[in-house]
Amino acid sequence: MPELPEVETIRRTLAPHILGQTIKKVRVVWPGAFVLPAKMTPARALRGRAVVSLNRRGKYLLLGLDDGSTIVAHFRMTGSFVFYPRPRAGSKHTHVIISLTAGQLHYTDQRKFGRLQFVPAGELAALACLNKLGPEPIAEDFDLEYFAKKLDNKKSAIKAALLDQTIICGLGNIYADEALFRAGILPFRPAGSLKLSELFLLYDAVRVTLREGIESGGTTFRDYKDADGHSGSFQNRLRVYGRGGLPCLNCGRALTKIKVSGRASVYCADCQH
DNA sequence: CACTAAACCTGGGAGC
DNA sequence: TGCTCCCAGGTTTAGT
Repeated sequence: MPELPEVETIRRTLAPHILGQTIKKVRVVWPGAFVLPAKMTPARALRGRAVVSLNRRGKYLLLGLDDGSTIVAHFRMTGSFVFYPRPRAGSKHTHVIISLTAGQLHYTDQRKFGRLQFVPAGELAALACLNKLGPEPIAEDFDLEYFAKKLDNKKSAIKAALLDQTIICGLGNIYADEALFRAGILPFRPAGSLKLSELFLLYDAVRVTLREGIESGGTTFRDYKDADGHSGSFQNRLRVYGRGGLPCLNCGRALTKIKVSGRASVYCADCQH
């Protein structure tokens, strides 16, 4: 499930393949995957455009084109970009094929939750889904003071706050559980109940966990692959996610699995307080 | 305003 | 073997 480290890995592996290339042809196999303004067609929007930038914001991937327009991609659960040096037929779940000067970019998504949205020049700044996002957790603009202020007096669970993209962006269920374990904090604690010392542990844990995720090339739990089709390795370093009932790697006690604000959450009842 | 639930999808696994 | 049911999860939208 692409969270910040997975999207960042896709960005890094995709960039050398597509930057500077020109879009020659667009084939939309499943129209639901490609969102664009009425009266536009994918071909009219993209054909002849060069890819000039590739950026990430939270879990969004932004492909900048040479006329100022942008393709805003969100992979949700199973979406992915894969680059092929030579043209080839799509698989069962390939929804969009973008042919470049050299090679092809395939957008695939088994669950069909993800979207590629074409945003015309000048309209990116008004895009609600991007404007609502909180700061990047691994960047300088995410500091402890901001974090404390956002959680102050909050009665909802700290896990829910970590998943709230308007507070900080990029965390999903996997890295939220891992960060809480690293910080030694129970997922269902009211966010406003954390002491400053605990907030610092969590702030640090979020940043370290995400950085380790990126270093590992992301987490391949089911089907995530980078743009070259390679798996990540952070699944080998997971300490709680997907390990409900298994022994805690720190103390040996069986890990507990519960629902916190509707999301599966795994924690150690001895190591997290 | 704050929080919850449903909706969007498909495939894998469990249980019968 | 085959059927049914549940679960996984990010975000938006609708409802309490």
